[in-house]
Amino acid sequence: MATVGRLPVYLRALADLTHARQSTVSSEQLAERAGVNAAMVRKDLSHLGSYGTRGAGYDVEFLLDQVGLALGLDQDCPVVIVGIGNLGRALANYAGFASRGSRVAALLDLRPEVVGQMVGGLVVRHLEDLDALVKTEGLAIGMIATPANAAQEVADRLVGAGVTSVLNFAPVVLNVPSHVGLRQIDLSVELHILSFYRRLAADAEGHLASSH
Amino acid sequence: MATVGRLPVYLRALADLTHARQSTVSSEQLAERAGVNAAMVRKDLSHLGSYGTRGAGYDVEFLLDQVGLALGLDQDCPVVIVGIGNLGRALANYAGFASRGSRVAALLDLRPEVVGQMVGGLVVRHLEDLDALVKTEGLAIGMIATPANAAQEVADRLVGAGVTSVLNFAPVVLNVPSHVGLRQIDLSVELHILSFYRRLAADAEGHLASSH
DNA sequence: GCATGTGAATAGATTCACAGCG
DNA sequence: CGCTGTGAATCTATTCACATGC
Repeated sequence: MATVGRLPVYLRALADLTHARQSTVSSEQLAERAGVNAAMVRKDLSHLGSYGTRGAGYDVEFLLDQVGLALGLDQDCPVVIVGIGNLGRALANYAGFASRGSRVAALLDLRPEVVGQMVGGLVVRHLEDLDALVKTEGLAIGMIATPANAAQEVADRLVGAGVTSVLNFAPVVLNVPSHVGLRQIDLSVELHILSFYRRLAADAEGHLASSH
Repeated sequence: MATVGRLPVYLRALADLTHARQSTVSSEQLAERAGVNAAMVRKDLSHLGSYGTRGAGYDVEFLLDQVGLALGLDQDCPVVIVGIGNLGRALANYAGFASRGSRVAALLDLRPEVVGQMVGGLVVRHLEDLDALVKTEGLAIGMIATPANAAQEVADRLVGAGVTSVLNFAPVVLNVPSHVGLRQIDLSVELHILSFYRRLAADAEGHLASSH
């Protein structure tokens, strides 16, 4: 459901609002902050239940809790990062997502010169330790930050070890069983999309110019 | 158009195929590699023109060129990275996207201890130099890797300097004029989405168990 | 005969518009 | 009176199914 992709955005807007000591919010205001239509906010929120008050809007704090609950942020979500190169290090050090629910609990690599290093307050372990770490740490989410050619192998291992959510940064399409949640973050795809729209805009301008 | 988001994936599959010396490919095979339906591949490609041969499939090399052209990868795409923290450094060093079209041409920050540093073969310049660099380097794409509270300000500056494509990594919704292409990559949103599906699966299992 | 290209059918997401409640 | 919640309408995307052409 497309709603799920917007709930985190609402969540952040609501967190900002509590920070700003605003106790109530209208769908219009939330929409503004989330960059979407007000009707969409209402429809999205109505999927969670009827938490608004007609004439007044939504209670910020209550709604924050409800959205957090819907996203499962009440439970601890230990993350393992596989592939401790530039990206893996950046992710390990990225404090931003320590905030809510998820926290980095393990770092894995297989290069001897990397295993044993201290990164972001954790010692890098060998990929072979994955199974054991899933058991002891209860790892829930696997982030793949390896080169493209290793990504599928790593995904298979993660799934084999019992990890059911995977966030892949490697530029390949991964195959995972249907019970595994998979998201891709692909820099080159994003750049290519931007390139497309840039070219489109350039063409439009060209046509404009040629019509004079 | 949703097609645009898939063209880069086809592009990569086609690049792999040329690498593997395969000269022709069916929509079925491409679909397999791209993780989508075969009919979708055909419809997507038909938007570019009728480049297939009935009964035989598509010519890999020719199609690769056409998709690349559609994505505007024939033209040089200098990228500027603003915010040289952990993420900015990782992006600057990430060789992966130097491959096609886009290359990192400038790094900017405003912290005195960062400006002047050497990162990924480039000297970090001060944010104030943005306007000059856009002129001299022809910067086309701006990547925002700053903290959330600085991102809108940076976006405004980029747009003001004439950059018309923005890739934002900061966890905020940005406002840019409609002529500017904007993409967001938001780690915490992705994690929250995974968290949602994880919770969903857990609930489903719970119901399953309770029905015995 | 085999695989493309595409109209028609379906599914899904977004917006509109307004009834209904506080 | 203002703002939510939602059915209906619209728009977009995907899949199906087959005529078409090599």
